[in-house]
Amino acid sequence: MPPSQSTLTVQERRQQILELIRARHFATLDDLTGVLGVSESTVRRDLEALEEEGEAHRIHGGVLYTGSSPKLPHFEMRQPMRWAEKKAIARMAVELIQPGDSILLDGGSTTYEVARLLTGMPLHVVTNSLPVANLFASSPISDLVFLGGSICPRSGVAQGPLADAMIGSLRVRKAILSVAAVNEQGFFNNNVLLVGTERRMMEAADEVIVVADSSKFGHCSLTHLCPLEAVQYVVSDDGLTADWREKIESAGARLLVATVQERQTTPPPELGDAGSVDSPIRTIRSS
Amino acid sequence: MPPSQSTLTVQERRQQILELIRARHFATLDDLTGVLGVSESTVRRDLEALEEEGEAHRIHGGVLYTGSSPKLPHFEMRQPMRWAEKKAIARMAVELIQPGDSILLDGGSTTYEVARLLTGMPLHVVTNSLPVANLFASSPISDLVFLGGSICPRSGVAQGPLADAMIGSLRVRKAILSVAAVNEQGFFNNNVLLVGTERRMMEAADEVIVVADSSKFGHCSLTHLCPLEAVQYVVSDDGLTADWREKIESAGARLLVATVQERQTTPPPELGDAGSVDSPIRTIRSS
DNA sequence: CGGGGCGTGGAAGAATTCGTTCATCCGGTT
DNA sequence: AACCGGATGAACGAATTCTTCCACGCCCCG
Repeated sequence: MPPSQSTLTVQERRQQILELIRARHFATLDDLTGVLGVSESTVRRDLEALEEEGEAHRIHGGVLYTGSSPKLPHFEMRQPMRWAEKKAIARMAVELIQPGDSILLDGGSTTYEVARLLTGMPLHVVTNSLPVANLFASSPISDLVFLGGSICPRSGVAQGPLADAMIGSLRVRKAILSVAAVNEQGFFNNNVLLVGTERRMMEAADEVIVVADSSKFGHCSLTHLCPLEAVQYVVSDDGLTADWREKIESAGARLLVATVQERQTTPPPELGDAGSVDSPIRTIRSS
Repeated sequence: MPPSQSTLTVQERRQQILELIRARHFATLDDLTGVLGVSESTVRRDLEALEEEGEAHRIHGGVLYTGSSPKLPHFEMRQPMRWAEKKAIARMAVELIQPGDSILLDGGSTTYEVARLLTGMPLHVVTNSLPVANLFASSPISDLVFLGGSICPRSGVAQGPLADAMIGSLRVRKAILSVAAVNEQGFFNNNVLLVGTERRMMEAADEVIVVADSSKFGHCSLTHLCPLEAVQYVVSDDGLTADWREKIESAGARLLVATVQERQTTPPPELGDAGSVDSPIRTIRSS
């Protein structure tokens, strides 16, 4: 019986497994073989690899999710791939943040990865993203201010005039924004309301940091957010062409390029990084 | 070997199991036998009972949590008991809500139970509770407005001047509030900032509904919220004395008393009620 | 005082799952 | 064209878990 999906690389399949168990917190082997259309052995191997990366936790009977975004039900995830890039970008972006900073975190999957790495650092966090807020809500070490407003059901982001009004009374050191596209005219996002809120965010921050993986460059999206000159830092990955690197820097922004090391398949040389930030579920087997 | 706990009734032990798997999302049988100090058979029976009530989901190797508050990491839960009361109250309170209503939901465990039952109904929801917002964020059928502000790390509710300001521009049909205590002087809560926000909530609503289990009556708490006359509906359980019933009604409020039926031990006559509202994790075993 | 219900603990057989091994297929390389 | 590494699917024994059954202690009630 051919697999239901036409052709799926190993990494794509494992990403799909992650999406599934992230949404449901748990899945049996039967569930996964049924959805993916591959044999039990293959799923078993995938889970073994995912566990080694710290993203999943195998138990007798299935898998639990322990990786990023431990309890957000469903992210927008327009492109489930590019995960290694997003993580690498996030690792580089957190270098710009010092303990005690007041920061503003936008919604978006890349920004979410940044937020994950920032949990545990003493910060004053402002965000309009419900998933990000969930990350910091439990932490007694950092203040959290949520920018209220209408919540977009797909992305879990607050936007609209209520959010805009609330930003007006706030002031932060650094704003970290994610965008849908970048081209010569500047940065773009695909939500009109969101762009309005993001403009207020930029006004409220001393420094604006844009995180965008290299695939975002050279395209446009629904709504223009701001010109290239309006941001102070751009963080991307090493897939960015030299052409674009020059364009960004000539626009006056500091460019940080993250090297994507982990190739998703090889056992990462420094694992445990992802797991050390939050405390994943750990089963204590006495016996 | 005697059990580590001095003496523990069946219900208390099962409650403890629920607390454990609610916090961790999953536990193996070994975990539970180790913590509870009882034999594997007993835990197995407990899990069987809990699954029948819809609170847990057994899998090969352990248990998953599927009951209330599916993914809020840690509620305040000042009193883990009174769960049956809270659920009964919630079932009664939702009778006051019609599809299409605009409602305002406070934080608190009882209010959270109300929110759980309301998921799936077309509503305009306004809340300052992060856990409640998470319930509605995914639903495309209902609008969600989150009242931003400083998030209290213990309870996950937004409060303070930012939240107060945001309520000012909103108007809802019904506000559902939970309180910490009720006595002749009125309603009380134990958080000064929160009380301020809740007063604004009451002003923004046409009708105010207070949910409070019977143990809350006759005591006081840190901060006075409002007199008895300021609310239109009070929902409590049948543990409420006739004395208090009269006091509430003579103050001009409509009193709704929920009968606590499920005694936590007997298999409930109408199970599946809790599970039919939202879609719990359901493992499809093809075989 | 004896019986019945309830909760508990343990054991044996049945069922499921896991880890390992092996054969096959595909794409890139020499 | 031949080779080789990676990925896949299948099968088998081993390990774990589940279900069922039974005996014991406790408490209430007749």
